[in-house]
Amino acid sequence: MLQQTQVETVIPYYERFLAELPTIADLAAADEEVLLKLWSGLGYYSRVRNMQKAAQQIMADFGGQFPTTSQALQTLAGIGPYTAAAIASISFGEVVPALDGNMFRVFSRLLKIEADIAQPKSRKIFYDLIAPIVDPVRPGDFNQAIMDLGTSLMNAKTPTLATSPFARFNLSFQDGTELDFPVKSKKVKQRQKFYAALISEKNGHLAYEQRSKTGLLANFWTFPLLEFDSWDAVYDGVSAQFANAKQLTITPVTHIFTHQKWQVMLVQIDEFSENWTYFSEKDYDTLPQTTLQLKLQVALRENL
DNA sequence: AAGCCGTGGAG
DNA sequence: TCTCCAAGGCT
Repeated sequence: MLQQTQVETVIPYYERFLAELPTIADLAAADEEVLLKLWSGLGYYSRVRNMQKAAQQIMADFGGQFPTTSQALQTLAGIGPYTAAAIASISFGEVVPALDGNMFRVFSRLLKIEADIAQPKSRKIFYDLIAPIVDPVRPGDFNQAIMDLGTSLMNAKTPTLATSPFARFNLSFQDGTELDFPVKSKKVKQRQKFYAALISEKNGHLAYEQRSKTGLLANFWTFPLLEFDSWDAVYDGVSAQFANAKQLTITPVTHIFTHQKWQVMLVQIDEFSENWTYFSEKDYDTLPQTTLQLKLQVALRENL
């Protein structure tokens, strides 16, 4: 849950998840719908699918016993170098550095390491520098201490290095270049996408479609979505395809993903389709929902 | 290697 | 508004 997600965001999800699925066996056997419901709103949904795969791997390949070495942990789905090292050091005392964004930031500033952390090959540079200095007695505490430092005194945007216990070891602080580190090149180019969300009502039920098994928001149910090349094309396209199309929203519902910006117009139509599945509100509410779909439903209620 | 994968918060 | 980032991993 903590992959690319802040602790404060994770806590309520974590509590709920553990209350519902307290053991590895429970997780391994759960329905995907239950998993996604518990994860709804947290994002990066492949994480929960991978976590279930990992639970199934533990049951099948490790006799239900949680692996205890970073090497074995990395064979599990969704567990890469960081997560394996974090679990191994914190839970089992293995002496390995847990290289996360905080660790990169803290050490790149302390030592003025110019390596571009966006490039995978830079990881080895940090590993080789940090591995020898991990506390051999309390490796988990070492890793957590560095991560805590990285979220507090040495945070990304507003570090307070003067009061940091590491100030006198901090090369970038001493020449005022701390905000130049870490060096990170990757820039996400955001694509604009334009949609009409179709509101097709039949006997008090609304039409939905299930998204593809792979890719963005995989397997979630949403209103039928028609994609267009531009915002103008949405108006023209919808009225051309549907006789009495009625635009329900004055301004589009906007939703931003990591590298896509969606603008969605709600359109009520008279037509039905056999390709769509019609759910009552009560039934639909039992399904896992994405934040985008929640926004669309709020907009629908406000404009009906 | 570089692109993909959610969402919320901060500045 | 816009940009960047957050206890990354997979393909």
